[in-house]
Amino acid sequence: MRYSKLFIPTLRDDPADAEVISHKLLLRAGFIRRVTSGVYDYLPLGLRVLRKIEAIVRDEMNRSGAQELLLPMVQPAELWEKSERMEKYGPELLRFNDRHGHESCLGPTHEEVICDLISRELRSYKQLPMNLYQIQAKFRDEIRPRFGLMRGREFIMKDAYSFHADEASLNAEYDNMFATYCRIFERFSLNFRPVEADGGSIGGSKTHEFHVLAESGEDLIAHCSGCDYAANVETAMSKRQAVNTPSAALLMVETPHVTSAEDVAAFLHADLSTLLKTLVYRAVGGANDGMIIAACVRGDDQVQEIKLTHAIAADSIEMASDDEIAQIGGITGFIGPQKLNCKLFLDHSLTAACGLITGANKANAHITGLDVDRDLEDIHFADLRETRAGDACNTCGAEIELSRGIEVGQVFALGTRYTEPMQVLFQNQQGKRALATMGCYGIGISRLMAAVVEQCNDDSGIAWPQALAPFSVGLISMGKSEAVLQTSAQIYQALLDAGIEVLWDERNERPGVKFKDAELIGLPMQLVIGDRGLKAGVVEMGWRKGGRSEVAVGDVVAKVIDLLKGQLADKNTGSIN
RNA sequence: CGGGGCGUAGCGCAGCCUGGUAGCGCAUCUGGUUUGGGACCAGAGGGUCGGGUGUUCGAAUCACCCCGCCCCGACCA
Repeated sequence: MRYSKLFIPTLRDDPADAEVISHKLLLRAGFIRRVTSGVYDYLPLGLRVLRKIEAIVRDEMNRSGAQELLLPMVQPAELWEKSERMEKYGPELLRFNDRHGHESCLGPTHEEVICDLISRELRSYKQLPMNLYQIQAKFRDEIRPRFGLMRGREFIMKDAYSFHADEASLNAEYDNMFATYCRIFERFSLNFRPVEADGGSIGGSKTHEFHVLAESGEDLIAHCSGCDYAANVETAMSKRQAVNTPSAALLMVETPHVTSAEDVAAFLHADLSTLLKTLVYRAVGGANDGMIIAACVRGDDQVQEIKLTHAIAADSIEMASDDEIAQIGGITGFIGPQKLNCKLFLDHSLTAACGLITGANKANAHITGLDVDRDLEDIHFADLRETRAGDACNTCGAEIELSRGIEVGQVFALGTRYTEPMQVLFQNQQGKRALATMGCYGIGISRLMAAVVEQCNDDSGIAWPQALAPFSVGLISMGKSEAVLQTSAQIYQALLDAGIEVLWDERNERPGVKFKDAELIGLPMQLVIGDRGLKAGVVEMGWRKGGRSEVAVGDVVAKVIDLLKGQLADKNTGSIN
């Protein structure tokens, strides 16, 4: 491609409304443009990268035995009624009526559609297992789209759905997909980590998320420094080192206007971890909708709300209002677990704890000497605390570390969560009707593009890994002498003939402009053809990640072919730099 | 939805407080010079100042309403 013919609207300044590096660079380098909140145009360069990501994903999915198909974006409401997600999915599901008044929605995910398809076509166990996938635009009316491609409302996703005759088959495919995902992210040269995760609203029992490690990540993941345990903090488990205080008599102490755990500890000259913190929540959805409950953790711990949500079997939870707290006999700022008129949940770390400081359920007062076994009744223990850096690993005891991650993929063993309501049945070997089990596996294609940029950039711009670069080579003609133009044209044509994607910058621009643009858009290899080099019979070869050398004009094409083929071969065998 | 911020040329911004000719840098177009790290000279084009209503002789500027965008929280690929 000739640069002068390519639509690359680069920007010299960072756009004011971009915050994270990938958003800024993708806009500046002319890969994307915003249409409206969370919705983007993919310009030619952006599309080229997107297609490369898709190609790798497709290649590995096909290799894993999955088959590609394409499902509709517009889905009838009936299917969502049938799976009982019409209500449950909430306002994130964009609904609309067609001219006949028929209610439809834009697909945020495709369990319903695929189950509907399979339920009509599946007859025999002999057709199973089966893994079908598609790469397609999804629409989720996100509460808060942000960070450019990182969290859009419309985004490109690879979603796969597998169907099985039994649990063992599902587990085998789960492992197969897990391995496939590892291969995919390795081919992207990404620093990533698979982690144990929460099922979220999709439901299901077993699930892992794949996170690209990056400061701008929206998720916190806990991982062990000693073994390969890694989990999203939403579910991560660990041991904590608590200060053990001796048992003591209950005593009420005055704490005027001292409310936060930190302030109480300071006021009473106590260690934060000797406090028992009580938070009051209201269950939303589920069998216990509206129920008020109290959750206790140590003063230096935080309640992990996802864990609490599971502990009380709710769809979600919200902090209780001051009025709701008063109704159960508490006072905001001075809540304690004693004599609260609601269900009481304590974190495991409080098992048999004594000598604790806690709220007195009385204004301006706290209690010291609380003994969990002695002073509290009818308590439920659960894992409620959020794992912190420095905790001990449950498996090996080594130190837990926390990192930020961008979730680029997730694998679920769904079981019969969808196949049951959608009636995905088949005839088993015994001739009986049986329910299929199901797994689903997603990869955020467009989000991956942002995640890669988050990891591959420097002050000059993007530095694409070879496998994803929109062009492998940037051919820069320096000056406009006949010799430069002719040599450039020859090399350009020879590279094209060799099947190498090359962007020839033949614009009548000064060298600085060409270099800056080449670095901004992040092409991995640069070939500079100028009068200075031609006099010595050489072309300059530079790498985006650093390093320059000179190659004889006559050898350039062969050399480039050799280097690029070598790099691509490396990627395919999984040996990643 | 709650909290914070913003909206003036394609991009980045000033002007607003204290009402009176709409400005700067970059980009763009024309001509010329220049060509190994975002050139220079001369000239030119480009604006319903997010929208509406009001106050006023007069509104980018003041008031009210609406819309949009960004950031922090709940959602998730």
